[in-house]
Amino acid sequence: MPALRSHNAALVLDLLRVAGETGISRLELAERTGLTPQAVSKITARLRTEGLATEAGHRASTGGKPRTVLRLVPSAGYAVGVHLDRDELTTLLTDLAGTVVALRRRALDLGEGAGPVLDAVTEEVRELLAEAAPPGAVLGAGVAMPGPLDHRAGVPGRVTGFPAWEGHPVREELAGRLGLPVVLDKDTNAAALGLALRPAAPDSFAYVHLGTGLGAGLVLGGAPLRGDRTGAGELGHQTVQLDGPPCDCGGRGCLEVLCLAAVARGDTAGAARILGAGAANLVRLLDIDQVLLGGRVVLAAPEGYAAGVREVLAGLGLTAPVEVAGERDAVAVGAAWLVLAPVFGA
Amino acid sequence: MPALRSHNAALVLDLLRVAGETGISRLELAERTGLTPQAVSKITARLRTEGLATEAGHRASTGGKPRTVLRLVPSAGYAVGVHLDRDELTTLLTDLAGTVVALRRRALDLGEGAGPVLDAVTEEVRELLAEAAPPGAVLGAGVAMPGPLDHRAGVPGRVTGFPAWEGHPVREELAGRLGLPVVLDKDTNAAALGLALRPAAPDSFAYVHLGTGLGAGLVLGGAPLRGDRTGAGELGHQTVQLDGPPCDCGGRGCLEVLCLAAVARGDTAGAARILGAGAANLVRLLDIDQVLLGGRVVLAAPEGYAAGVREVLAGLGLTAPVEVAGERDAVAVGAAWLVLAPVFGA
DNA sequence: TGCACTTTGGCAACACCGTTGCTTAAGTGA
DNA sequence: TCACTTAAGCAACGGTGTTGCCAAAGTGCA
Repeated sequence: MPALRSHNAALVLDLLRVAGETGISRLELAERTGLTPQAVSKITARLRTEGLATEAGHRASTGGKPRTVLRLVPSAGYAVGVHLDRDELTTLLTDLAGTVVALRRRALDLGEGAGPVLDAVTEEVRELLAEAAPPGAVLGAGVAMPGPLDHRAGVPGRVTGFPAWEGHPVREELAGRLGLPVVLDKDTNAAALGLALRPAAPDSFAYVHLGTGLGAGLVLGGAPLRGDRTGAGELGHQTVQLDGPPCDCGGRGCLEVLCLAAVARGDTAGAARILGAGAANLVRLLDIDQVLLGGRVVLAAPEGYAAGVREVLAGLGLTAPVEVAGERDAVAVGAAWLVLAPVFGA
Repeated sequence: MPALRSHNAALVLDLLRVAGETGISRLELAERTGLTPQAVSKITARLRTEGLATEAGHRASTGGKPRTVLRLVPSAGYAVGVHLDRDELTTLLTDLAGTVVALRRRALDLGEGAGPVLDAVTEEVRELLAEAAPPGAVLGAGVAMPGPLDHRAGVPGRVTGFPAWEGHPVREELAGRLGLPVVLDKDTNAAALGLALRPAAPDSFAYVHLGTGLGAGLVLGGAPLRGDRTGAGELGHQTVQLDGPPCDCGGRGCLEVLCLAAVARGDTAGAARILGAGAANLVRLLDIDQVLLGGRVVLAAPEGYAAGVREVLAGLGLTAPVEVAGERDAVAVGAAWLVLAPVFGA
């Protein structure tokens, strides 16, 4: 039964989150959740005594008592987001609404191995909390890094180019050092989660990340797809040229190799066309609603890539919109959402 | 609250289904569901009075009162499965356990259009029920046909080669004619659903169907992935050769075109290699546990295709097992599961 | 200004579900 | 035969959302 209670509470809380500063009335909550107004009254009363929700003004009357507007209290909880990139460490603090309230960035060499890097992470997070820590509860820390890794165990696999990380109990060690719950996930999954939780996000989409490598975060039916070994989203080694050049992975004609080769020779249009073919494969295979592009290479020429990918999709009669959505800190913000999402039942 | 009740009842019922003729005791049900033994007693008592479950002997004692074995009563409900193939109509009746109790088959030309074909379906189903109809309740009819189509509305789209079907309200019309609830889905989705509900089925797998065309049914986290427009699984038009031969779909180097070309020239090994590349893309992108092959072309040389696909996966270091699993009536049985699955919460 | 009407939201009693504490049933083993 | 073990049912309970009723807070017309 507590499962039911927390489920409905999370449902209400999520609607409050999506409503944002506009707020939402009890009756609207009842309509959206399918609960009776009275049940919503009870649930919101509990949320208010817990400090998670608050009343904030009234709507205009429609001939009777005006509706009371309820809003989420963003300062009721905070989360740390950590992005371990190959050459950079981003650490930030967000409130319950996902708004960034503090951010730190420093250079980093992931190749130094787990020990020194986790020292740096611990130091950064401690300073972040010391400098911006609200008195309220910090719910935990989300950590995003390049895959492969095991999301459930919180342990990296053989990270490409950085074998020293394999098998290191990152989640456990950081949780001990920080005294906080820690969640570990792939960088692309974190980014996709953050994008999936934006208000009005489509139900299903792919976040395609073109940076040092090529990967994707897949969101299907509102939830990120991880797969049993957290391996889902390996877009880089999709074969798109059966007799193409060989790749370190053992295959031929891998999307990543072809795409990065075009980037290397300065052929943005060519790279976009190849990326578009990969995106089209995704749209067709998974019947998704949208393609979101991100990553350093894309951000260097956002319109070029968006237009190129759009053109390929249009040529195949696919109508899924293509947008550039990966802001610079998208992964770190998504990492914080790894901690926040469970609060809202996501 | 009724939602909770039926959810837990479905949970128990599904465990009874998977336990099959072996049966399962109340305490095992309690362990597997996380409910207390007392709650399981109440739920199973209800199921027994409803005729869905029955006591069937006892286990050996382990020093105390022996456990009572409970079993699903397969004859408590029946479902009709209809497979509308391009040139053949298969109609069958299964009990609650999915066991086929009657089957009819006849030639058919899907190109004749919805009217004559639905006449034939109505006739076949009526005769099937007249000949094998148990007095008990027939829960409904599941209908599987080539895509694209809209699962929710129960309406086909522009079926390749048979434009006359587009927009015809198949589900509604058949429901009216048969006086039964009707569910419509793509052939590959139906087959995948049937395979997903087998005891000991992997959590995530792809059913790859090579017949008149090439398609796939994707099962992720135990549930079939349909996508918002029931378009998921469009494996045939994945680009695997960027500069390959053009396809009617507007693309180049589509998997279906290349694979069927190899089949046409009698090159089974080549077709299997190409199919393997497509399967490898699936395994990597979705991190699935297994690849199941089916369809007429595969069934004509099952070991050849299985071995060829296995070889490609092994060469890429992928360990997902490859099996041939699509028996001749897999789609029709899966169609019946479209009706049965909701009973078991699937 | 007064009063009827509409709409919102809380209070109390209720029904339903799973849980807890205890009892009965049905075996084993010395 | 009797102590012990394990399974399953009975009764009382706590917690959830629901229903019926009433108070609060507006609008709009006479």
